[in-house]
Amino acid sequence: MQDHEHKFAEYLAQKGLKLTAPRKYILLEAFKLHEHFNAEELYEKVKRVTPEVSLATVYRTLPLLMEAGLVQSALRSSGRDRYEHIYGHPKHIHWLCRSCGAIMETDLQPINETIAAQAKTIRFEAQDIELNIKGLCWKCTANDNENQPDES
Amino acid sequence: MQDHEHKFAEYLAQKGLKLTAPRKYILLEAFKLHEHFNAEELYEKVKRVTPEVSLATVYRTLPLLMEAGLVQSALRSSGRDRYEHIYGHPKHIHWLCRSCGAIMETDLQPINETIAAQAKTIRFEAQDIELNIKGLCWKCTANDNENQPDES
DNA sequence: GGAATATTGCAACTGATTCTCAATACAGGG
DNA sequence: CCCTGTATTGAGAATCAGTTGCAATATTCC
Repeated sequence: MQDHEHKFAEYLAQKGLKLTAPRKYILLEAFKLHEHFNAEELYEKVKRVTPEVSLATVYRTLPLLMEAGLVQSALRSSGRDRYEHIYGHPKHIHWLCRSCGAIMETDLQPINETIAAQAKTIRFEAQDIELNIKGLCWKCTANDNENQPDES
Repeated sequence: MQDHEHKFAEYLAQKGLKLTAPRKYILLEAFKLHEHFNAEELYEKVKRVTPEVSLATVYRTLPLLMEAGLVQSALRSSGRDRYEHIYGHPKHIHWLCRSCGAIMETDLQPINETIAAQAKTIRFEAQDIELNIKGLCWKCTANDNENQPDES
């Protein structure tokens, strides 16, 4: 059993919940997805393995995965909540281009210390850090400059 | 005319849009609200001043205020998009307590440099920085440690 | 003041997420 | 292994935030 499966099983047991086949498959597929995904996308993946699983169950399982610390919510996009699995992955900064919709990631490590210091000051126990930056990627900046001769 | 009114008027003119009464009131009320708000809450405020304004118009105006750089989206909460006015206000980090729902704010300044450096590296033009941290505030940390006899 | 055009309120609509409920699967004890 | 009490499920209905079409209205600029 993989590490994340074990952690999920543990979490469920501790909560008095059951480790069912649908939940196993949803966890598995979530960890196969190596980009961000929304509920529907995860559902499509799971359906390929076990077609009888319903979208409702995916929606019901996602919060469990989050509480178990296996998945975290990511940059919401086009009206849909998005997620990413995080167990064992370092956190990162998300850069969303408002023009082309591209999402880039960089290391969050450099600011962790600063955040930890502030957390200490206000006595906050940080569990989840989400740093999203919206703007223009270099490609779209280039395009903008061409079409917009004057900026002042 | 206040500074933010002026900036909004300027933005609209530049876009060939009209400065209407509903838009003025929505802007005004948004700047009176000194916490985060969602569309419905802003609508309620506006309605007290001009009852004939519709919720749809609030929804239609919010994106304009964001594009004008007067309002920015904040921590989404209970399925609703939330906003805060920002014109002239320094950006800040949001700390959301998962237990009691309290939202605290701290200065974003200390990490700005780091972000600017990364932005430069990936050649990204940052317009909007959103740093949200979820966890437990000091009150709830205390509660969790002391009285947690029957949570199962 | 008048024309051209943007905007509005209203209600109907959309699409994501949640809920209801009867049927089913799981965990633990026998 | 089978039984029992409970948690869970699938399917579809329901909900709810946010959007849109449209005819009436307001604004801008001349």
